[in-house]
Amino acid sequence: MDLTSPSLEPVSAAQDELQRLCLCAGSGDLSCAICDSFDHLDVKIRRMARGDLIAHEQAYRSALLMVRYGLLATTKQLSGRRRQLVSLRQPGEVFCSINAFDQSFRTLALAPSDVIILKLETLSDATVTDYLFQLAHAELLNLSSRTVLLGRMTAAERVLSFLNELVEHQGETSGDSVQVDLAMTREDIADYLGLKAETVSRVLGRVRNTGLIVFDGPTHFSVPDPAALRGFDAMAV
Amino acid sequence: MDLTSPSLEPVSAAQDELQRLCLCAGSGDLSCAICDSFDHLDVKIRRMARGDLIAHEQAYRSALLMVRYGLLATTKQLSGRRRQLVSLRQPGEVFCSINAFDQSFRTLALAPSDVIILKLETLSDATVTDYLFQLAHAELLNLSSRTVLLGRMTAAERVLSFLNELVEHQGETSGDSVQVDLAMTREDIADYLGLKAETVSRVLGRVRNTGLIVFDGPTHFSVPDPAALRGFDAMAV
DNA sequence: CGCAAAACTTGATCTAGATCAAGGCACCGA
DNA sequence: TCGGTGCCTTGATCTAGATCAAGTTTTGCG
Repeated sequence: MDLTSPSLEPVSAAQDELQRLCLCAGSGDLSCAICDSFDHLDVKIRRMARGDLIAHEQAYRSALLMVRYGLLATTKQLSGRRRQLVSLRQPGEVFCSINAFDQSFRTLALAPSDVIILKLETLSDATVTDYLFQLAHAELLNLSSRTVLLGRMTAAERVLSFLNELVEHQGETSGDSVQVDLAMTREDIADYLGLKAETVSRVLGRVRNTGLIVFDGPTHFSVPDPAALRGFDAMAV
Repeated sequence: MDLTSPSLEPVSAAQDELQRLCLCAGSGDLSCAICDSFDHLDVKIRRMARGDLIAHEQAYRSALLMVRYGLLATTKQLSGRRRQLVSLRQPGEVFCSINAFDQSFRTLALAPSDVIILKLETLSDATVTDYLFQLAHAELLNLSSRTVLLGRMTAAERVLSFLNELVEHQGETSGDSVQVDLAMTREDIADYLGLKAETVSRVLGRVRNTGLIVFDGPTHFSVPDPAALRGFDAMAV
């Protein structure tokens, strides 16, 4: 299948796929009550290349989106080539286009990605609105932490917080080593953390020197001791 | 009435007061459908001094809060006397304690304030849940803009954005001069904008020199031409 | 009114992180 | 396999805003 051009295609197996994803560990987000009502829903899968946008016309008010693999982000572009990534959408995460803020924000793929799109015809259904409220509430928690990070944390604290966010999303298995594939460039990370790519590179280098993370190519690393990383003091790097 | 010590007192007229506030211009936030069901609700008014907290035990999951006058903020305290104001709650604004993020955030009064508290026993009621969803969504919009401001804007841009936020909340009347009472210290403003008090003071001084705002004491100023302030380029200050 | 504490302003200096610059590495297509 | 185009790293320098340091104004209270 061609990865370089975006396509919006109905996929017969998508429904099963989504149901499967609902049950797998990484996606506890999607309530089973929702899954149970799939028969009534319009499900599509969209394959995206890096840079492809989720257009506002396509992502209807009444659509739930799930990242099957890859990485999306909701971003804001400012004057003078300044950019801020407001929310990262990692594999297994479900989000709703109405929580993607407003027309001045864009949701795009940072890496080749597959997104499952459920058009919800029946927004008035109590199960669905409850779920949307849960999603909005989770997003509020994310954004409030993000606000603190961007307003008051040092570069080292931001990068360590980001690394821990990645590790937590991987779902460490009982203190074992965790593999993380960060499918974004240093500049993407910088735009997420309110820094510059050079600063991200320098801080990552210093964290690497502590041995808390072990790089295996620039976009993949492992964390031998996730608890140690979590407890690590940013002042020491 | 004593302003220096907080008290939580049932006020017979609070219900009427809130209804009145619902209808007045500055508080279009609170839907009239909610107001119509006041008979079933438990309404109290709380007078707060600067620094008083809205305790998590008091602000039940099922409570709506409205600032009658004064100024509240939801804040996060970090190590080393660092603080971030995440959300400002201005007069007329309604918010819900479940949108005040989590236990690690505190909502407190930045100035002597009156807060009207509605305990909602019937969270399952569709009108109420719809309204809570609207509040959560409005908060998401606020926080996403805040993220961009903190991540990528210069000090001048942050302060101008803040001034415009204040003016907008006052609700300018057809391009006329707007009076703004900022019931917060320079340090509060700094903690809201991710800056230091000295920087806020310097930038406000420079904005004052342009004539776009006219100070009448450190906590009160007027904006002769709100449109000019809105259109003003931060590079010029 | 008068004093003390808090808040504000303004200047001088410092620094974390940005910017500028130059190689090095890795992935991709021919 | 080879070349090229993005990335990534690392060093040198610069700067916006922080920090340090006085004064000054405002506020609140006896």
